[in-house]
Amino acid sequence: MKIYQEHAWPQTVEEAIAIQEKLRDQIITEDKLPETVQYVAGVDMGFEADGTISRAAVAVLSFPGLQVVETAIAYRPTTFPYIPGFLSFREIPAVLDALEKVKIIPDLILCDGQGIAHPRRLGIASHLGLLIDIPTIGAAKSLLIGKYEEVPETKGSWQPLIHKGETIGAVLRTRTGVKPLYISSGHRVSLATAIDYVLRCTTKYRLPETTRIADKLASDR
DNA sequence: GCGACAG
DNA sequence: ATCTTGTCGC
Repeated sequence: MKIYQEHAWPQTVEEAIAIQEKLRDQIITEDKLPETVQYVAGVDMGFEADGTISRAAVAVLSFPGLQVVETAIAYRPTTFPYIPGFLSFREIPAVLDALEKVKIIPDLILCDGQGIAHPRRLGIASHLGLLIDIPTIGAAKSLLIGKYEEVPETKGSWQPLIHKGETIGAVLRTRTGVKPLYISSGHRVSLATAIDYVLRCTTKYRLPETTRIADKLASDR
């Protein structure tokens, strides 16, 4: 898998901000994914040794069957701290390592974190999508920024996520009566399509099967 | 200046 | 993210 990384990895928040500001305009929020999506992947992170070691997991599933066809795990020293708004700089290095191990290149990737629902519109899903030029969707378990109206309890219901008068994502109920997920375009996927794929990748749990499988790989010890 | 704050 | 048992509710 080719990686389009033109920028050096930042060492400070100031450098990270400069990178985010430079890349934000390259994000595509229109659908530019394959006619037929055959493989969907989920990526997730885990940490070991007091957080000094990052563990990234990737799970590639068939679509729409959602059968696991390939998985990979990669380890590398953790170099960037967790700072809200800069998650990608902490997690992407290990994620790229894991993705490089996979032979089946997914047509779409669901990330554990925000896409453009970010202060500078470059959450981890968007940043990753840009670096590998693969369609991505941000599916976070909690809110980073934005406001929204209460979401009906039934699965499939959603409300727009607004920030500075702009719709940056959707708060989607992926399971009736359970806390919603925060969905947003990552790269090359529109919000409507993102919502559609998240629901089509979700069976009986709150999390999409993709991230749920990757989640298990990243934490099952 | 005071809160909020993905994983 | 991670540390952790039982418990409430469909």
